[in-house]
Amino acid sequence: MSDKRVRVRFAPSPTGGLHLGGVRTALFNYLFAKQHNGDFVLRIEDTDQNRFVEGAEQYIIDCLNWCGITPDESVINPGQYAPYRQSERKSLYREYAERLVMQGHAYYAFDTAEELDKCRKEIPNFQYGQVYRDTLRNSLSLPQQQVDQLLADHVPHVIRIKIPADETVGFTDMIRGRGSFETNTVDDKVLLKADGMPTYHLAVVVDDHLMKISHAFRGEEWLPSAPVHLLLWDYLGWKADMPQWAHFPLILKPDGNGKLSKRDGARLGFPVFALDWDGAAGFDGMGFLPEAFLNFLATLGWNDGTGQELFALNELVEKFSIERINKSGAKFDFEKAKWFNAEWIKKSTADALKPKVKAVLESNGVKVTDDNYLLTIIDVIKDRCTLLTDFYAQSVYFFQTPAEYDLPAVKPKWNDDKTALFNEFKAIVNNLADFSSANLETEFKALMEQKGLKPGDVMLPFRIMLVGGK
RNA sequence: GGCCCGUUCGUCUAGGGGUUAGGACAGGAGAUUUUCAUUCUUCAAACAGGGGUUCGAUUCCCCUACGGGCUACCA
Repeated sequence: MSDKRVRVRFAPSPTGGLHLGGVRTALFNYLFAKQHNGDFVLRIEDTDQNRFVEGAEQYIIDCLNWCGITPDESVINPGQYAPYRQSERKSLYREYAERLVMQGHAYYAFDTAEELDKCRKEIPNFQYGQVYRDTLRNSLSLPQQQVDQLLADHVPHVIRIKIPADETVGFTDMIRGRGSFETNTVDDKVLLKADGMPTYHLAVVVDDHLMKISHAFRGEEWLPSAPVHLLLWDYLGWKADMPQWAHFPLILKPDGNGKLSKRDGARLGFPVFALDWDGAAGFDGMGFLPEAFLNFLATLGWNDGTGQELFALNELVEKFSIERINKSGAKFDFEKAKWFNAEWIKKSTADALKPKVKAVLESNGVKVTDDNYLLTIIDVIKDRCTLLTDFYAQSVYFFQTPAEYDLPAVKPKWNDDKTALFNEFKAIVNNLADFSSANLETEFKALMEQKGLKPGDVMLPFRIMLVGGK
């Protein structure tokens, strides 16, 4: 394993937007690959045609690009192991499934969905396995000649793995250490569906082998099916090349319990997707920097042990380690995510921020004509912005004439007294011919004096200071 | 129900047989700032419970409780 080239894959299903957990899984895979000068492969697991969602595949690719963790091999950038879409690899899988049947490690099953539903309903703790398989309709329980007839008649059937009795399947997880399962508690999973498509279980093993994957990382929800995969690697004769495993902890809902789902965003008012999806704002649309988004995701379940929290992508590549990933699930905290963004905005140069800020301003109807002026403004206000979208409220008056000021609208915390005073000042300013900052300041002070107020009670609009310094 | 995984402040976490159990976010209180924000100081806040092992356990082992995941011809 030490001399083996590191190859990892991120293998999502195109069933909708790519959410937080998916992006984090992709990120960890990417970091591990880059750290070992290996390959990061994107494989599309679209074996369930019922759940296929138009545009989801492109969305996944766009998300990874936005994050800056572009795959080395994918459907749009195929390497030598193409195709990278499982639906296009359909013909490959049957051969392996048949081979398992031939070897006695799998069998044909003719039970209908209705029959199985009935079993599950009537028999407590029913599982399609060694206890009940002989009572069901499959090539193990039926006479050979009847099986041949059913097959010849093209009666719909699936191929199931035959889980052995009384064995212990052990394996090592890079995060959790040694683990094991008793085969008596594992059921005969379907390997090949009636439509000829493989299930995840068969496809993941065949493809990881064919694509020479050295390390298989995935979410913790896959831990219970690990024994099926382990057995498959063994039965297919590839045990020596089996990848090393790691199961990442889940990202949980911020309130209550359970793993974070795509619906939680709408319910709780924060994004769960990287980019906008299906009308819901993603982290991008919400005003997050990809650097901050990745930084937040990386430290949700991982740390380098030093207390450092801010990491750039190249730093993560250098310091990341699978072993330091936590074992327990972590609740998603939007407040902390925003803090990371504020820190990254502060860290970023005005130059780097410029295009993004410009886009925010323009989408709010502010035309930016002088880029240098914009750069100056960004430097002045970036410390006070948490989200990119804050740049509008924080800078809008720099782009307006005093007559257009409507400070209370963008400064909701102003109280009525300040608003009244401000409007009065605005009225005075509107009658001025000279908008120079010196003149504005003079007028402002005069008004304050007339009101019997100290200068500290209200400050001059920010614009005056900036223009004054320009 | 069965199987599997997990359990340190509200949240993310560090630590690890002997520590005042550390940091960050959020929260409280102050200071600075011509409002706000930033910045700074400061306060409050945790080892799920019970048994072992040990001179000593939050740390190692077991049990319980709790949480989560899986239990589809979905991934």
